[in-house]
Amino acid sequence: MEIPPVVIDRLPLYARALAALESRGREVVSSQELGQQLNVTPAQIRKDLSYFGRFGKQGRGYNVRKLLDELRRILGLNRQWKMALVGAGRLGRAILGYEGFAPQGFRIVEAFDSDRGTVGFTIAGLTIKDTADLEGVLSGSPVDIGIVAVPAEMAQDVIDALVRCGVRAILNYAPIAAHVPRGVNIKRIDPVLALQGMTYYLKNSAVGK
Amino acid sequence: MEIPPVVIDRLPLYARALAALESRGREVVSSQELGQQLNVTPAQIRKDLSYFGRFGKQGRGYNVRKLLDELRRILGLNRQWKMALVGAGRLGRAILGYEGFAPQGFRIVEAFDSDRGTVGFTIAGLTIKDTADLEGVLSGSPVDIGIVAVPAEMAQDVIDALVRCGVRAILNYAPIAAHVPRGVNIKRIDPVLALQGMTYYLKNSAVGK
DNA sequence: ATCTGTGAAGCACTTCACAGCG
DNA sequence: CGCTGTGAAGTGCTTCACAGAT
Repeated sequence: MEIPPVVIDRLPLYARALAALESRGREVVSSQELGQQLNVTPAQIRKDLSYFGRFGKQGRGYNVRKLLDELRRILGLNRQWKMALVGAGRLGRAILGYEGFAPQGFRIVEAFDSDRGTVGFTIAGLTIKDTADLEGVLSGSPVDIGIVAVPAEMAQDVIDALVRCGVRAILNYAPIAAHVPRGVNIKRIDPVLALQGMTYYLKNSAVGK
Repeated sequence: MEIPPVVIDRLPLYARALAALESRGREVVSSQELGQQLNVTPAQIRKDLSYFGRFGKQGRGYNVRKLLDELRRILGLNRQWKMALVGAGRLGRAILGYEGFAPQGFRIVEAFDSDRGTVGFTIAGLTIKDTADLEGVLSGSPVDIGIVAVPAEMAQDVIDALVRCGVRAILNYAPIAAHVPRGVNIKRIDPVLALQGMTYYLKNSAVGK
């Protein structure tokens, strides 16, 4: 069956909430309660889950542990995922130093930069390699996911190179609308776009100056 | 008229592409060409713009400069927006140091942290104030937008405080599904959720180990 | 001849509402 | 009786297709 992409995007949200419930010792939760926590309607949660199976018990709700396991299996969160970072400037270094990836199974195993002054340095335990060698390095030891943190002008070239290395998921921090072939997934992290989408609603009540 | 939220989210994308075209001296662009650059159908662009007016010339296309001005006016991008950052740890400091906000009119004018060792320090020209004083400071000199970069446990409290100070747009870097009253806009920046939404599609072709 | 602006049709996602199970 | 799972109905967004302007 073809699962709607929006559904896939909500599952990690459910998994996160369930993990929090589990760590607080909760054994059972209803779609109602989960929905309240996440600002999602109970019907939506039930429908989303129904694409993958029947995980609840009527009259009771969902076993927290079991549903969490199922979601992890569905999403592939019970694996380690290898990532390559391209771009080790300000932003790239912040990403390298980010402690939120590892606990979720996402590990940066290669980092590249094209600046002579940066290549060769070790940051957060990783030696920065030359972006020019990206294809050589990654064809020898492939990664699952690429993280792009280079300036806009270089981003498309870097993405093309990653795709040639077989990378089929890309997290793009560069402010461009990148082109990727079918079968390659790309998501944008773009705080400026997010802000610009909110100012529309603020327009008539700016704080001034 | 009530404009679909998805439309609002696309306008900044259009504005960015137009700004790039303008800087390259382009005077006119068709919905076709713009769509190709952005991976959006030409019909979608035309329909989106039609919510706000008739900006094109039949047979020719859109005047780049004029359309860009219109979009900036619609989105409120021709203003300066004042922002307060809460949380000056690793992530918060990276945000403070990010050079991408200022050129787009977004200025961080206050920064808060609750750690004794951080309060009082000056980072990127801003003196970090105590989060406990947030409401006092912001009620005296309000901001338009709040940026939340505190640990998950504190995020909801911080968001509540920001809302009490009249903030109606929040950029949330904390990994929680926050609750805000109607009329307050909140957007999440969450690389882990983005990654977890992609692994689903990778599941059957992991690179191993 | 070309490209916009837009009703109408089509599609995708969400919500309803209830049968059925525990 | 409570809560899930799910067809069916409803909503909102996207795409079509073409009249009309240049």
